[in-house]
Amino acid sequence: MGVSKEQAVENRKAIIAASEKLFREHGIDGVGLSALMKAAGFTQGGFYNHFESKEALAAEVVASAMDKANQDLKEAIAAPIRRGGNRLKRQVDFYLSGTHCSDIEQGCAIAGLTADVRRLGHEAQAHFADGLQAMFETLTGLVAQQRGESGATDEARREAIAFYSEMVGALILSRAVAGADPQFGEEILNASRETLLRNVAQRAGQGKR
Amino acid sequence: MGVSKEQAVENRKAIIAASEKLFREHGIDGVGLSALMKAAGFTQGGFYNHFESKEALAAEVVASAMDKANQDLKEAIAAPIRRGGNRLKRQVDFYLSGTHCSDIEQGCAIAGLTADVRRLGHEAQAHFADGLQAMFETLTGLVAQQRGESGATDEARREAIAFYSEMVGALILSRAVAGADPQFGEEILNASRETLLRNVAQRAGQGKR
DNA sequence: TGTACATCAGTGAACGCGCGTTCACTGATGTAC
DNA sequence: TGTACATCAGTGAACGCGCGTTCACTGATGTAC
Repeated sequence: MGVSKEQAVENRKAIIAASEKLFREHGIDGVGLSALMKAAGFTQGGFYNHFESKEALAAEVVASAMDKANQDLKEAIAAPIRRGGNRLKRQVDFYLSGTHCSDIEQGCAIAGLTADVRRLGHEAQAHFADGLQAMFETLTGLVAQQRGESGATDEARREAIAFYSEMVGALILSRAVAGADPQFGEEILNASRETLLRNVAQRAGQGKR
Repeated sequence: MGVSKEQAVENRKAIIAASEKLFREHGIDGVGLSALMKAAGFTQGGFYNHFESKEALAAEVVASAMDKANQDLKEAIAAPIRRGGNRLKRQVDFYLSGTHCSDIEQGCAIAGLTADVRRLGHEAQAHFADGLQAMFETLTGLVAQQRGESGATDEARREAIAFYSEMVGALILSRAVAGADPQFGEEILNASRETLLRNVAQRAGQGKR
């Protein structure tokens, strides 16, 4: 079979990427190594050439997912906005959209993994915590800016954390309910979106002028 | 061994109660029937005298947990408050306390089960959705009262849903992070609590006088 | 540059284990007469 | 009320199955000379 070193590195990434999707969809206990390797295009025996154990893979998946989430957030923020537009508003609109809600495989890593992380090893939990910290720092900057503050204040951080908690909570509840009652799922998204957007508008109003 | 009909009903309840705790702690895929039965004080063979399958048990566990959560909420609301106190405030203080956060087995059923529900059968999902609807109805009443409205308005319901989403989100994020970074876990609880309490105070202010 | 050999990613079969489920059996409970 | 029998909750061993993990093997890649 013989594979170049660069190819092997690519293959390793492919296993992590495939695992992330399947872990989010079925939970970490819900997929076997054989399914993970098959999804990445390999047979199961090769798994241990790349990872020490399933738990070690899970830790790497969490780290990779959090990195990607942070990168996505930064890119989203960097993207230009329409005159009079608002970056926090755009974030809410995207995050609490029906599209994002139904796209568990690709959507927000935090919402897709939070519940499982608690049952993983210490390494995975640490990666998750670090990633979430980075997320909050970025959001705090955004909130501070919206409030018209020059630097990140304690209050801006509090608001950023509360803001994100509500988005995650609404998304998770909506997803839990969407299977049995799709309309209810949408209602949850809409209720949180409206409340959050109102807060955003208040903040922009009080800060900017 | 021969057991009276009443005893058999009690035993069935014991299995559901033990399962709820273990499901919350380890996830539904994380505990086997043998462990569930043992925790309830039986051997595994008897399981199928009570339930058709593990999935059927899970559906009953969800239903039972949601019923209990609704009952608890109603009792909490019915309890007398100090002069000048506030029922929503008390709810926030309890829900986002460190005690509640670390008590996964006994604490809020919604936060403990939401993520797993998505991967369960239709029956379990339906029970969850129904239970959450009941929860929202009770909370909507509370919010409407706080706003000084006579009946439940659309706006009160929206606020109730957003309110609950934020509490659940904060609790889940806090728990995910508490293992690796307990201080961070507390910060998340505190940030959401302060934000929510400010909202509650605003509402009471605008409504009551 | 060409040849000989070590490396190691990938294969596919096999391992023991615990899972969800089934089953023959037990014996007190509950019912029929 | 007493006796004979059916019921069925509970036991504990067994079932096939898929899990995470191990292993002997392959053969192109990468290295030493």
